[in-house]
Amino acid sequence: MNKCDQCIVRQLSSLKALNKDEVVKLANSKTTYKIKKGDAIFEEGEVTNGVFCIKDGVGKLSKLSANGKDQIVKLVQAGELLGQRSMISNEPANLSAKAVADMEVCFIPKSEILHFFNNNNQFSMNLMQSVCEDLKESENDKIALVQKTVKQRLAETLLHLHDTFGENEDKTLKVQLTREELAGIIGTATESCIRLLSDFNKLDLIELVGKKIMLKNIKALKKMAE
Amino acid sequence: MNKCDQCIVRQLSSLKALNKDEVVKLANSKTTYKIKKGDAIFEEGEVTNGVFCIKDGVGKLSKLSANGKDQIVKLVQAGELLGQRSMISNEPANLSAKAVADMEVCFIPKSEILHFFNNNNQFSMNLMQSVCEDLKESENDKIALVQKTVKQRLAETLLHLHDTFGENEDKTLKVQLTREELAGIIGTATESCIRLLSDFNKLDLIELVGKKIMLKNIKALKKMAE
DNA sequence: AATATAATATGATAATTATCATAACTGGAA
DNA sequence: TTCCAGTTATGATAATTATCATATTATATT
Repeated sequence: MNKCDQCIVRQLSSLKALNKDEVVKLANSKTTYKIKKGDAIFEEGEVTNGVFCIKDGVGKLSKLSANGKDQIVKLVQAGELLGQRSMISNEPANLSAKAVADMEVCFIPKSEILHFFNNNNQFSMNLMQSVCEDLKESENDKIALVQKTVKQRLAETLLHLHDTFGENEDKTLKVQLTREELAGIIGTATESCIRLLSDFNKLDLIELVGKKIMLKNIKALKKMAE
Repeated sequence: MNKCDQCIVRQLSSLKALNKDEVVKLANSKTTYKIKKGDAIFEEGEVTNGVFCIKDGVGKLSKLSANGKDQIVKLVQAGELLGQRSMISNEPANLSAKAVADMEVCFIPKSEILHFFNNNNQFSMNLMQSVCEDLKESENDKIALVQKTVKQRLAETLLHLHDTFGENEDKTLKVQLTREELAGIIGTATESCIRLLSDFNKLDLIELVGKKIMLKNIKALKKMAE
């Protein structure tokens, strides 16, 4: 009985195309790590030489700007692979990957992935599609950044977080981001983000439960985001 | 003697990995089109069922917003492939492709590309790397949109156009974009773009030769863009 | 060449968003 | 508990950018 076989990453990512033998090979070459909230999996400019499977937790891909702000490019969750792009491009990481919630990840060496890529057409197609999906999302984000106001982007992002990560028993968003991180996703100043959350609260679109956020009027948020 | 063999796209794109037999197959399945400046190669939402090789000219990938503005995601030139992403993702095009200068393109059916993808590891790796390159660029653009001012983005874009497309004998930029298109690339209002070009002109960073633009102080533009 | 149409230019103003300042709250460490 | 550091909150103001109005210039069409 090998551990990769039942792993959520095996079920959700490109790795689902691997056959029994390949999964065994995978299990033998992987290394498992635990990453504490706030810690980095890899930093911008580092050569990673492989990909990371996210078994548990939530991570963010971000880039630090000259003025010290951290622009978040993407949030990643259990089941996803990390570091595919720089591995394929043979380049140092363009972004840093840090844990937003405690994470458990496995590292798979590049040689292993390339072997699968060259010998398993379904795997290479899956990997390709996953990068294409990222590209589409990135392009759409880019367009939203230009064509939408900060208010619209906040509404959109709250809905997206709700869709992607779900809610706790108390109906608050499951991913717990700081206001600064949220601002980093929508691309605005932390104060602006806080201010708009206050506004949304007053308009009964959301409710602020301490630092947590509960979506109260999803319909109105959708209308605002469109 | 077959025509694809000497084609610039064959030399520059993922297609460089194809062997003689594959190029013959390619030549037999392709269709050639001429696209007039301003006309579309494909529109957002269309199912393309293949990729387009750009033999000559310049194109733009863009998305129309609700308020009627055309946000340009990427410019493409001779030697590049178009429509890879939606073909791989099995989705209608996310963006429209239109000619910025008269173009000559060849259409390669999806079945052909998939056959190469599954049978030629170097080709699939090249294709993958090309999508990864697009992803990296898109992510960096996204960050620039948030972290840089319109002025910085204009400087950056002018330099990028200069690098990528070169200059005419009179030193003006070779790609001739309207101010509206330029605004669509940097993500701002046309008037703002025009105003800043005026400012740059007064500061002797550029010179406006009718509708054409000549970069006069590249060093200063670089400093401004940083 | 004359006219129409579109592109470029510039001014005035409004809206959006960032920045700086400071206060209130929160969660953890001693 | 009490204090401290970090986060959240809000006000005041400045900077950036969009919008609307209107010239001016270029390009195309008859």
